[in-house]
Amino acid sequence: MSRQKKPSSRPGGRRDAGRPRGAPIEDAVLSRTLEELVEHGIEGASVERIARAAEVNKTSVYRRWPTKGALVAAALERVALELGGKLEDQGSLGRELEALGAHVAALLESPLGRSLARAAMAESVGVELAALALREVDRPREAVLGLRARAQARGEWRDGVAPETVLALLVGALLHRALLERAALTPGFIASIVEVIAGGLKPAGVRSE
Amino acid sequence: MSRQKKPSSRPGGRRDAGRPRGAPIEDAVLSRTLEELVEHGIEGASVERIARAAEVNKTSVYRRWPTKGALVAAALERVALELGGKLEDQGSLGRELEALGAHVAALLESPLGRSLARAAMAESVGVELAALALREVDRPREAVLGLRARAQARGEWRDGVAPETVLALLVGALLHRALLERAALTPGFIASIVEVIAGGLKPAGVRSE
DNA sequence: CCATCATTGCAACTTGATGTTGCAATATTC
DNA sequence: GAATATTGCAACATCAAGTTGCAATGATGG
Repeated sequence: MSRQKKPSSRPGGRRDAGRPRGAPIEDAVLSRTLEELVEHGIEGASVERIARAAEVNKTSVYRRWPTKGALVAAALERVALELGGKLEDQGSLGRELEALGAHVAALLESPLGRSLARAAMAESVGVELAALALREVDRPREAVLGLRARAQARGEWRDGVAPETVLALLVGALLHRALLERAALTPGFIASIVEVIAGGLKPAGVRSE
Repeated sequence: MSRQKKPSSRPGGRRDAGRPRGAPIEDAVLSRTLEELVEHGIEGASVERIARAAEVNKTSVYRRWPTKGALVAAALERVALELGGKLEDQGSLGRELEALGAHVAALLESPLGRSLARAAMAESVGVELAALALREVDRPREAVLGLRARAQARGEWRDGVAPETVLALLVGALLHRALLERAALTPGFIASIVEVIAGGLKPAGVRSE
């Protein structure tokens, strides 16, 4: 997905001659692109500025990545926002949801995470780019599965509630607060939404607090 | 907030002379701007295209609204997305939340509503514009207050849960589904999130289903 | 060592968008 | 009918995306 000017198979000639593409350029440009994303967001990012800052000619950038979207996508591909993937057993569904919520909140309050979340929801970005951003923002998806298994074992997860529903509620509420209302994701807020979600998940009759 | 070249008080001269600004132009441009927003989103909107379609010179547009942001803001100001504001008493909290959710879902599935929601969360738009879009998207805020009063009277709303929390959960989950996952807001989905929220709101011990 | 060949930098260019400016034509009010 | 403000028009500046041709550079294979 990177190179495009294929050396191709020249009929009668040397196969591996010529100057190879510089890996340093690739690195410099992509990492600078990430900084640009953080600073200016995905719409405000400028290829020329990226090239200048990476001390590379604009042409060399365009030779590798044909459009700004492709460049941004390539930069995002190497991001792996670590989500402390392994949410451990916290003893109760409420505590686990709160830990997960805190992780997502931290992500949404970081410049890169916020930028990614907006990118995933923007309209102008291509579908592939949106999918890429979504992959990062929605990383907790995996975590929820383990969480549900433990909650079911504890009798804290009523039958018939899909994990996606819980994810939408938890992440959605954080998105609403962070991006729409532009308010801070305080521990108090996280606790209040988790309280409602955990309460709504409990099977009828089982009430512990 | 519209006119800017004030006729001012000329010392010795007529006060109200000259050609007045044409209201038809204002109307044509603003309504065309809304269509442009629906078609191209807030970033992709082009002032030149708007002017052409409204059969008005670009200059005349810029004379009234100094920037694209101001133009879009002015267009949004005259929008009043009616939310069937008066959600009636539906007999139970669950049914009321479902009705409210259905309203918001319909809004989020309409082109203009979707465009507004994205605008409210975008980064590049000015603060004033974001606030304007938020005002429309978050219109259910008022409805939730009446809803809570009735739910409290029915004993379906546990003490200490803020209406904002419920709004964030409900609207947030819909945003997550519609904009992030880009999936349809089916009645089934709405029912599933409402079920969890309503369950989580009930006071301990009160379980009806 | 050296010819080959791709990569690189450089400069100029096209296109489309925002926003500005000067001017002549027009419409309106006094 | 004179004064005055708006309008259309055309030209302009600026900036970002993306393209193209060319000369210089550097790796590689022989």
